[in-house]
Amino acid sequence: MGASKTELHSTQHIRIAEIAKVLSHPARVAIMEHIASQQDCICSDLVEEIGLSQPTISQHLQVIRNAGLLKGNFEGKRLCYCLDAERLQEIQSLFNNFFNTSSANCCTL
Amino acid sequence: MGASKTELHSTQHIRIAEIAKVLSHPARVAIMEHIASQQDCICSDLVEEIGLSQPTISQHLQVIRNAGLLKGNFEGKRLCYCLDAERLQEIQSLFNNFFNTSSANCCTL
DNA sequence: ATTTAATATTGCAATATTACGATGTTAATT
DNA sequence: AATTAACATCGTAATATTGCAATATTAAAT
Repeated sequence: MGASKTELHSTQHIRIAEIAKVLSHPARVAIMEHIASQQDCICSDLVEEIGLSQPTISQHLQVIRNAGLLKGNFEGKRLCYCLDAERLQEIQSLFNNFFNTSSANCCTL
Repeated sequence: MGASKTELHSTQHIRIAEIAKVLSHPARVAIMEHIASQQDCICSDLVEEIGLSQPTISQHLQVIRNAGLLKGNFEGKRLCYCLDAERLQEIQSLFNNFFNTSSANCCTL
């Protein structure tokens, strides 16, 4: 098969998995950190910064964008990328919630 | 290619990506939550609980285990799975750290 | 209007993931 | 010792991901 059986899973679990998938590649983690570190929000140096080709970076950016984690102006010659702080906070809560409920009843092995 | 170019990335980013990959499938999120919810730590009902076949569940469990998130007795007729609470806490810090540094300097678009 | 710089899209190859049937392994039970 | 219950492993098919060269698009600069 290869495709995951999404109909089996809760929307909550699917949501966590979707976000985790964005973070499941070191290039995307690096891209997100780098965008966040830029005060002026001009991110045309990502290719040099990360070391992957321009199409590959563009592809990773789209994954981040599709998950709703990017804000900014996507048209024209120059981009102005920013992380969506609100979304980030939502996600952080989602993950913390998961970690807290998951570590709660752990047995004492 | 298809294989990620791990030599380009920092160990920190690779570590985050590794853990995120574990959480990037809803079945694994569900499995982890279910294991955590079991006080007695007997988890032979995962197949019925999740709705995937026994080999598939076993495969997902191995992914979780390989990331160092499972503790317990893996031999014999019956298993005794537990989430490794210490590791979970480590991971939670790792993620929170990432989120905090990433949302810090976000521009005001 | 051309050129140029920055990014997106397309097409494709290499590899990884997901899923399950069939089969192997292990230890308790009979 | 044979059976059984609970997992693991193997093999394999379907699909997804990763990466880049080539090409297209876009808007500013000339």
